[in-house]
Amino acid sequence: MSGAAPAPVESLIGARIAERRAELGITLERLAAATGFSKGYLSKIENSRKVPPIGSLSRIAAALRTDITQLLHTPAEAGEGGGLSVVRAGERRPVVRGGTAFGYDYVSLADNRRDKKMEPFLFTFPSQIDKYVFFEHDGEEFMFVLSGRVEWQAGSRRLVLEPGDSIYFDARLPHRGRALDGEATAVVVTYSPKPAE
Amino acid sequence: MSGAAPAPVESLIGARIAERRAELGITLERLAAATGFSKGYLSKIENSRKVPPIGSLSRIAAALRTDITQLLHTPAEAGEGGGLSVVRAGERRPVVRGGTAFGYDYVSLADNRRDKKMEPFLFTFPSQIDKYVFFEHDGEEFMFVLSGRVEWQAGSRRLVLEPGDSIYFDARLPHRGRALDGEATAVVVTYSPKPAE
DNA sequence: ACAGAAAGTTTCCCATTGGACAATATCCGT
DNA sequence: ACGGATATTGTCCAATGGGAAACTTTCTGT
Repeated sequence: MSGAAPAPVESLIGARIAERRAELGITLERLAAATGFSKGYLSKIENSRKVPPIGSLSRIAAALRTDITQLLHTPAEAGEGGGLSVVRAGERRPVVRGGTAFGYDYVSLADNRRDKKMEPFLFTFPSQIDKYVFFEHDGEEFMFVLSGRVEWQAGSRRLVLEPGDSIYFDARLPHRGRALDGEATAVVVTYSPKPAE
Repeated sequence: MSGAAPAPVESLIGARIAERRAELGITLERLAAATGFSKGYLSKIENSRKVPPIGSLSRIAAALRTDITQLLHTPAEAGEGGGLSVVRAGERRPVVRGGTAFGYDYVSLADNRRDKKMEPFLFTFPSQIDKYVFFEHDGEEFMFVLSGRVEWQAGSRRLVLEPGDSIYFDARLPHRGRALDGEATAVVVTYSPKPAE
């Protein structure tokens, strides 16, 4: 054995850094100044010619105002979308994938558009969840409660949200929610660095 | 130079690995066999005497059946309120910058968190806009109408949105909106590749 | 089109570090 | 105490992190 499978993580780091730097719109030179590394070295890293050790990667992440884990995960995404997508209150399409399987009902609010950065849903929390599972995925999530009271748990924090309350959190925190009385609905928008694939 | 600001991440990796290995109840030798590293080296890593490069850490993570990010993540994963921000309906902070200047009122729904990918707002559309200006910025935007009827214009398209309607569009399209009768409110979430700086 | 500047890439090089190996130390049970 | 198992440490060589600067490419402006 020991075929020396090249670590898959390493090859993606560079791309992620480059992508993030592009997002911030800063040059290699500025990043070099911010991190203390030479621009030549940073260039090599972005092209996967060199792999920085943890500490250095951490410094780079800090300069890019990101978390180190963000740079280790997912590859790049590209593309762009033009246009505009409307979902009328009456024309919502229920999302099938696992939807009710977990005890949740949710419908996409922009399913007729692909390659978008955010994923908006309308969530309906049931009063009871038999399969008491947590969600846990990459990216970030925003939720705005429309109706009902939601008992929400993210990480170790548990709180009750009422209509009009909103919450923003790192989606890697295991999270779940249930309606406290009857039913509850919320607008949920997720951002995921990972494209749909 | 090189005052060697010790990266905070590095010192925790070893502890996390040791902790995880203890969880699995396996010996250094077994881990050595699984990863291909010498047990001596692994010992040094656990005692923060050495810091493995990304690829090696990845192999270790695989052998421990964990994700590499778990090993980097601080051991205090449970407990802290980090990564989560709640804004109660009664505690919204109005956003000052330009808010009413454009004839719009809006409040941030996650202002106590920085470096986030999405920017959620609660928008209030007035019945009349004297300065009939367009918004036009980078990124993408999602809007969910809560109350009232909104005449919305994006690019060349003009449409009327009612409560429960939602729209997703490229924010580079010049866009604007106004309430048709009385007032209208909407949840707006924007994604912008470039943070404010 | 051309010159100059700015952003990015590559070459060369050395100081640092990864990581194996063997020796030593610690912790059991009998 | 002894023997066996697991963990730590010193030594050392090969590998690599990472700088300096030359080089190339892309963006200006005129």
